[in-house]
Amino acid sequence: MVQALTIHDIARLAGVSSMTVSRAINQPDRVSQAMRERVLEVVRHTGFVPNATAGSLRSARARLVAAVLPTLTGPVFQEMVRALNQALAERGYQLMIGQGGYGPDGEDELLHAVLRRRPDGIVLTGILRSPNSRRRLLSAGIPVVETWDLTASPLDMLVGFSNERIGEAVCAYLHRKGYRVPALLCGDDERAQRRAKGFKHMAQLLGWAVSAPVHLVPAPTTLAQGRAGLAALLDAHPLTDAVFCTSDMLALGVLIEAQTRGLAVPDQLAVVGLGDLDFAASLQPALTTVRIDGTRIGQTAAQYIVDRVEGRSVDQPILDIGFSLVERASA
Amino acid sequence: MVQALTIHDIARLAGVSSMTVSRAINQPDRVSQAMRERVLEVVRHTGFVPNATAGSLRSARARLVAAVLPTLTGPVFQEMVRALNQALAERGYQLMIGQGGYGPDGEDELLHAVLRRRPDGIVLTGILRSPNSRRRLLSAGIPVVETWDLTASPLDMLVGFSNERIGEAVCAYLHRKGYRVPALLCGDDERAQRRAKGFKHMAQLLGWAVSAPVHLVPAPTTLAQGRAGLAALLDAHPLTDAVFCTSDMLALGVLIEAQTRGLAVPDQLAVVGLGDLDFAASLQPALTTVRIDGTRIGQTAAQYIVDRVEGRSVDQPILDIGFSLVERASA
DNA sequence: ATGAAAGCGCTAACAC
DNA sequence: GTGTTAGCGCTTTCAT
Repeated sequence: MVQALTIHDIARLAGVSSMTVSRAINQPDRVSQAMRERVLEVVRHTGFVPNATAGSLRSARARLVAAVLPTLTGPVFQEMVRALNQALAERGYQLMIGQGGYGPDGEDELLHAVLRRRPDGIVLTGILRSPNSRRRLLSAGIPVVETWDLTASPLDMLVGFSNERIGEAVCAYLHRKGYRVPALLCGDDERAQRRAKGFKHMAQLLGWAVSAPVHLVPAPTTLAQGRAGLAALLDAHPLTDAVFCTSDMLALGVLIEAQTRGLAVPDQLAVVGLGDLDFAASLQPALTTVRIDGTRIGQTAAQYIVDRVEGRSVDQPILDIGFSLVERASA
Repeated sequence: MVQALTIHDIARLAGVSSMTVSRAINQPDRVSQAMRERVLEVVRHTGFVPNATAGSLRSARARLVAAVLPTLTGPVFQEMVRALNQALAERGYQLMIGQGGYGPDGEDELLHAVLRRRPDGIVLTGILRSPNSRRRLLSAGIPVVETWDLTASPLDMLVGFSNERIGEAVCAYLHRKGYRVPALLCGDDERAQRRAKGFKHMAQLLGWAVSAPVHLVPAPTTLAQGRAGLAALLDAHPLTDAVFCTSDMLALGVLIEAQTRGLAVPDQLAVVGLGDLDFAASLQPALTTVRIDGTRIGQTAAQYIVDRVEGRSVDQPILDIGFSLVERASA
C-alpha cells in the first residue's frame, strides 16, 4: 500500500459520485443494477476495503458490540463467546472482546478502553463490581446485557440463571442419591459462592446432619486445585462422601485425586461438576455435571442488543434460561 | 445519556480551547500544570470518555491491533492471547480478536471485517491459506506477525518454531527411552501434520523397523477423540507401545482410555502431549509434553508490531523461539 | 503554552 | 436513482 484507497477513488474510477459508491456497497437495493455492477466491479478489482472508522463516526453506529470477560478467560465462556460472535456476525456486527490486562485498576480502565471505541452495545459477564464502572456504563446510554447470573435489578437487560438454584438442585440430587456427608469445592468468585449458598440452604431444608464444609480456591479454577482441594477436604473431613465442584476442571482434579487414592467414584465418593465442558462426558467415570446453555446465552444477548440498536423493543429483557443437571456416572 | 459529551463540551466547561483539552488528555507534558489540573478535573467530574473513533480517523492511528485466530479457539492459544493483550495494553494499544463465524467464505470475510477497522497491525495464527487473503493483507500495508510456525518466506514478520523439529525431538526421545512401536494421534491441521512428518523422518533416520501409523482427527482436538483414537490405533496395531499426541487434550483422552483398558503408563504405553496446558503437570501419571512459550510469542509479537507502528526498526523479524520437551511420568 | 483553522473518510439529509 | 452539501469529533498544522 502506498496510500489506502478511499471511496472517492472508487467513485472517480467508476465515473460516479462517492455517494453512489457508498450506496452500492451498503444499500445495494437503492441503486440501479447497472450502476451497482459497475461500482462493485471497480471495488473488486481494486480490492477496496471501506474505512469503518469513518463510517462509524459519521453515522454514530459502529456495528460493534463489546463483550467484557473476567480477567482470565477459561474454557467456561467459550461456548457463549462463540455463539455471540456468530450471531452478531450474521447480523453484520462485529464482536470486540475486552479482557483485562490493565493493571490493578483493571476494571475501570478496561471499561474506559472499551467505551472509547463507542460500541453499539455491551455484554457483561460477571465483572463490573465497582459502582464507578456501573455509573459510567449507564451514562454511556447504550444497551447492556448482563449474563451468567440473575438479579432483580439489572443494569439494563439480562440473560442468565440462578446460581443459588443450581446449588439447591445439586444438593437435592445428592441427597436423593443417598449421600450424606457433602462438601463443596468452590471458586472464590461471587457466582460460585452463590452456588455454595444455595447448596447449604437446601441442605438445611433437607435436614442434613452436617453443615457441608466449603473449600475455597482462587478463580480461575484448575485441575491442580481440584486435586489439592479434595486432599484438604478429606484431611479435615475424612467421612466426606460427595463433592460438588463449581467447575468441571475442579471436578476432573477431584476425579484424578480420588483415583490416585483408590477411592471408588461414585460408590465411595460422588463428584458433581459445573459447565459440562466437552471433556465431561468422556471422563472415566463420566462426569455428572450442571449444563448451562452458553449458546443460548450468546444468541439471546446478541439478539437483544441488535434489536435495541435497531429500534425494536425487547419483549423480555430479563430472561432466566435455567440449567440442567446432566446425570452421568460420577454421582 | 442524552448525548455523549465531546471534547468541545469539556473545553467550554473548563474555559479553554478544545485543543488544550486534547493535549491535557493525550500529551499532558505539553500543557502547563495549572491547565492540566483544571481540564482533568472537568474530565473526571463529567465522566468524559474521548471518542477514539474520531481520533483514529484524524490521526490515522487506531491504537488497535487485530489477532486472527482459527475458527475454533481452544485453550492452546490462550496463553499467547493473554500475553499479547497485556503487552499491547501496557503500550496503550487495544487487542481486537477476529474469530470466524462468517460462514463458508469465512477466511476472506473475516479478514475483510478486520481490515475495515483499520488496525495498526495484525497477528496471525496459522490461518490465512487463501492467496486472495494474503494479497489483500499485504496491500493493506500494515505490520503483520505470523506465529506458531516457521517459514523462510513469511508475509512480513514471524515469531514461531519448527513443527517438524518438534516431531523429530519427540521421536528421538521415545527412541532413547526404549520404545519401539510408536503411533501418532494427530489433528488434521497443517501444523500438526508437519509434526507428524518430522516424527516419521526421525524414525527413519533412527532405523526404526515399523513406520509409525498416523491416526488423524479433525481439529480442534478433544478428549473424546483421544479415547477413540487410542482405541482405533490399538485395534489396528495391538503392539503399539508409544503414542505422540499433537495436543494435550488428545493425550488426556489417551491416558484415560489406557487406564480404562488396564494399560500401564508409561510401562506398557508411553504418552506424549503437546502444549503443556495447565492440567498437564497434575495428571496421574503427570504428562510428558512439549512446551511452547505462548507468553513469549505474544509479548514478542506485540513488541514487533508496536515498534514498527512507532517507526522503530525490528532487528530480527524472523524469530525462532524453539520449544522444550518437558519430561514427566507418562513417557 | 495555547488557540484557530482545516480536514481525516464517510454518510445523513436534502435536492434534483 | 443519483448528486451535492455539510459535518461526525477529533488531531494536525500553523500561528501567536
